[in-house]
Amino acid sequence: MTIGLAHAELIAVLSAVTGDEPRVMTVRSGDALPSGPFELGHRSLQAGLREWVGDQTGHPLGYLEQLYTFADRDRTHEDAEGRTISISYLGLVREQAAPGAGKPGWHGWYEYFPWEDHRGGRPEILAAITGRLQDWVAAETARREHRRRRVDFAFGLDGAAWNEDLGLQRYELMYEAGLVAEAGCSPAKSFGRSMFADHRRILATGIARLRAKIKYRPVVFELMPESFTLSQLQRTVEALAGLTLHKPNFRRLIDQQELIEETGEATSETGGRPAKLFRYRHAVLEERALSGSKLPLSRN
Amino acid sequence: MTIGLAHAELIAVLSAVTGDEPRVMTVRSGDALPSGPFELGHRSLQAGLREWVGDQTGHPLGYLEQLYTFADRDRTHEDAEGRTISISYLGLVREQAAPGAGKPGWHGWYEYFPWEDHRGGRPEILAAITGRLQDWVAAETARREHRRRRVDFAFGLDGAAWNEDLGLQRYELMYEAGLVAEAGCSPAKSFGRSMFADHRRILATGIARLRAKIKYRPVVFELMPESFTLSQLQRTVEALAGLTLHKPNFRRLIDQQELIEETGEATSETGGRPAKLFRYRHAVLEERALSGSKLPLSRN
DNA sequence: GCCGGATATACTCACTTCGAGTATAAAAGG
DNA sequence: CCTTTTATACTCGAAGTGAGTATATCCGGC
Repeated sequence: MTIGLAHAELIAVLSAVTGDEPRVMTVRSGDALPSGPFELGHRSLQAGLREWVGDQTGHPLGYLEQLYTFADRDRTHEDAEGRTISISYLGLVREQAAPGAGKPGWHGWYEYFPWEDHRGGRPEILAAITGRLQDWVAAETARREHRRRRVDFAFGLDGAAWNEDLGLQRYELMYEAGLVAEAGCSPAKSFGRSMFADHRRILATGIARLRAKIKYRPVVFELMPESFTLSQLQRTVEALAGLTLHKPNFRRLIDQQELIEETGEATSETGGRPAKLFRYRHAVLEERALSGSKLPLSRN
Repeated sequence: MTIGLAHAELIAVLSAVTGDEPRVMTVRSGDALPSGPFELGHRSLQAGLREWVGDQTGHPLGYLEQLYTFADRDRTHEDAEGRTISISYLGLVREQAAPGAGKPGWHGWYEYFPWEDHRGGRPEILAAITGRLQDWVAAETARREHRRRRVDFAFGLDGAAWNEDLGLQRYELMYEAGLVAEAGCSPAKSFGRSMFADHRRILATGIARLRAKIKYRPVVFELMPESFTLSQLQRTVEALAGLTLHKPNFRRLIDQQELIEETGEATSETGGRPAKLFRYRHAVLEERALSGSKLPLSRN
């Protein structure tokens, strides 16, 4: 009995935010996520990836978290013998000063998912997408209502609000409905830039995870420079979430968490009243899971 | 170059709640979690595990979710050639009627983590644990404050409240401090029942994930019978969280989510006023992520 | 048949949080 | 000096949350 021998591969979703644009590190001029074999010498998966990223890119890797492990049959690689297991990670990189618009290897998230950026209102492309999805719903007979609910929920239709966390569900629905090139549809009828194999799905997984996480863990600061203004911080969160936020309330939220402190300096780069500079209070670091219970505790 | 050839193994944390006790399926009379090789024939990891569990146990598997993939060097198996990659899953099983107290294979969570059950107040064993942890903090010189903060936060000391979600962090701290048998300390000085290899850590991962998830996703219902009373539901949540909840507020929480509906029947099993029976509204199923934003949106 | 114990269910109230809007301050440029 | 632009500060009502109290309905004993 041949038991579970397989190739192990690491895939990284490395993200940074430059100015207002969330970006991901790619190879093959934007067609694939960086990946490599899991070498035997490494102490752990985490350590292996960290080391490997340090070598490949100049950037030091701040935050690193495991995303998901894929091993579907259709992912079999070159050789028939054995299957490939892909272990994906999400990493956050602090983009130092140099935005480098044309930096090779870094591509904007929303090239791949143009329907996910709602900062300028609901993107026009969504009308076309949901139109095609309606056809797909109508094409089903047996479980049509179930399908309709899934679409309405994921895309904020029929009274439901747009939920930025559902990027993965949206991509998977579009895949099922044959609206993306990876599903085999013609490039002319597909939406967003496609990627090699299932890399775009892995990217969607990473984006969704990060969007969910910034709400209850102070991970945004892994993307910020040493000192920053509140507006910069807000624009970074907005870039990740693909949404615009209410300024006064954002500021209230931030300072009641006591995650940052003033540096004492100010900057007048943006033309207008100079903004105070802040820094992250490293004292809180890993600890502190914001808020919490949500369960109605009793006093015992 | 030998690239990433490894053994692949699936490990399952299968949980159920019988009465007031959360349980996990084990093998080797409670010393290990069920696991098996990842066979090549399966369509995907998920499908492979689901099929395998169906064969091994009679129970159908309701909910299934990937937990984490481990591949640390110290996990190397029998043969030196190649490393073992363990992909762990969390599965929820609906315990049908028969509680079977002495059911072989099912053990209570709190045998392994006696300090995690706070339903009867703060467990006495915690005093001993935190005492030993204080020694461990004192033994550090360079980063003593960091260590102290980690301990205080994880165990709810020095003003911090007990947070049921931090079970994994607590176990890892105890491992670091050498308070569990798996870390090589003498059985006399260790806390809780130990398991084979890193299985107890995987169990802690599953418990922590489930405790966090019941707060924002209706997964509890995967553990409930077809119809149930509100008290039963509350006791199940309490068993998982290891906490007692405020009854009136729990009921308010439940019915404002509109996740359940009355069956029309009632039961008078518990002696007292008969309780109405409810059933889960399957209409909402996968959809609906409870609540959501937490980010201060603007009206655009 | 009535009463206390036990459990289920319903309602109230103060306090905090949250969405939304308005007002003031400090720079730059014509 | 006045307008534009961005930063910062304050207010208010609606909704949500923690905590406690009141009423309903069964069981068993007297």
